[in-house]
Amino acid sequence: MTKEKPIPGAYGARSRAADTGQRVYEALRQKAIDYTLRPGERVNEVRLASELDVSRTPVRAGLNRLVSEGFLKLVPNKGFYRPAIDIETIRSLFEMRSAIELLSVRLFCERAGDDQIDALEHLATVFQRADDTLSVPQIVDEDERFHESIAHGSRNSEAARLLSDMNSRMRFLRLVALERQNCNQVTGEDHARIARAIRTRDSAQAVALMREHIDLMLNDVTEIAREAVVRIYLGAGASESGDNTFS
Amino acid sequence: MTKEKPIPGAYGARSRAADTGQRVYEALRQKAIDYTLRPGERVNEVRLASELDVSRTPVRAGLNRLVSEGFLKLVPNKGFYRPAIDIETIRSLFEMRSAIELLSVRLFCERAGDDQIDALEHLATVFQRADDTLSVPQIVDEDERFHESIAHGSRNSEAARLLSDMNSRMRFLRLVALERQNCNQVTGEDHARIARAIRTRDSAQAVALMREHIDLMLNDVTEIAREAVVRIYLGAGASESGDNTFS
DNA sequence: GCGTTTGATTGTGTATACACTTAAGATGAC
DNA sequence: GTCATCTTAAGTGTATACACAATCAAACGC
Repeated sequence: MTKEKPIPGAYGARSRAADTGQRVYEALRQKAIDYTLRPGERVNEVRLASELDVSRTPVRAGLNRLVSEGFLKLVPNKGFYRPAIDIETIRSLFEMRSAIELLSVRLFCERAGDDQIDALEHLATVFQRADDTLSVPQIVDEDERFHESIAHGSRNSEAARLLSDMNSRMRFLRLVALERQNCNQVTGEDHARIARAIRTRDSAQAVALMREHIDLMLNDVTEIAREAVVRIYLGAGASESGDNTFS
Repeated sequence: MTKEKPIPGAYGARSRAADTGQRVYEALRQKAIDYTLRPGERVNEVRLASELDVSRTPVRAGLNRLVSEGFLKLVPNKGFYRPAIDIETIRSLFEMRSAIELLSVRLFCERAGDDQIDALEHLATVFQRADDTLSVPQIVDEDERFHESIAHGSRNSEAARLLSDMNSRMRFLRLVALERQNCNQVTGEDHARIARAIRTRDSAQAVALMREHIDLMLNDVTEIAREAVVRIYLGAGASESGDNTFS
């Protein structure tokens, strides 16, 4: 064992720190989203800290926040755990997301300004036009953008916040789901239809379409979960972020 | 025979170890719920730490968790803030709670076992019978118990978790709301009706009743918020816990 | 007088030290 | 060989030290 850090007073080398906390938090969040932190495993704070080149303090701060977001569980005196993947939780996520989206789209119809509707239609159009030139991760990005802009336009801050959380936790699953059923075309058309219903302020119709659009995935939950587990443990999961995107 | 821990209490003021983290977290959460941490104000970590007789470390851990639960905001280099009360957020909370409850009651009808329905009916009956012998905080307790047991029985873990969070954040508001409109009697009857609809597995009816039951408060949001602000700044709010801790 | 600058104070953000808990490996008894 | 106990290593939980950012106030210039 070699001694390091013999000089407690010499701070200069590390003193940059403007946004350490936020940076670490986002890095951890990303690791949780793409399942670099594997389900069922304990999170090693020391290892994470040295990987991110910081001390354990900001790491623990970030981990604590991820607990309340549902990404991690804290077992006293044992540490932080990434919860195991189980069908019940996945189903819960899809169902809750559905409830939030249905609320959002209804409120959007009632409250959104015409400019916001324009923006939404634009998103749907661009998405539909881009067609199959997009990679699967890009499709998920577009899909999230569409849905979250509805949540924002609904002027319900909780809906926006919670939908964003849900989407982060489900991102990997939706990646798998979209890849399986080749949904890009279908998704684009769905969005366009929803946008049209919103344009006419037909809230009932918009809600119905949205329900249909979302519930599609609920049917395949079991298959999606199974596929996801395989991906995670074969290490193919992290490929979406950064440079190495497959198509 | 398990090994005897030689000195559980001998560390004295230094390290009581047992459950400090959890205890501190719950204390902070309570302070957030009853608005001992005042809206718009910065949270002073040092003061909190000395009040709770611990160091800043577990305090910061707890505060970080409360950020993700929506109780606090973190402004870099300035600290943790309790967000100011504003009508938009309160309305968002009521709306989101409604969406979660409607999902819960529908799923409950579909999935709950007969024993869970029995338990629910029991809650409703006891509540209704207790009538006006209950104090307002007790009524809120009973009300939360009823609704959260529906969320649990729905077998949707996200619904249960999020409803619990929402209720905590709204607890103070509901206290005010119930006190204003003298709802105890009405609430009890509503619960009984909902329970009857659930008994017959009439999900549409149950959802309709629940919507009606919850949306009552939405109408008074503005008044409720105004009253709440008065209470908070007059310091009368903390009285519900029976523990006069505002200092 | 009024605005600007600068000094001191307060408080946050991170690193590090240390105590305690848990888990695993080694040693010994039977 | 198997089980129990001791030893030891690893890792979490808390406290503390210290650098830096923000804030307030007093001094100064105009």
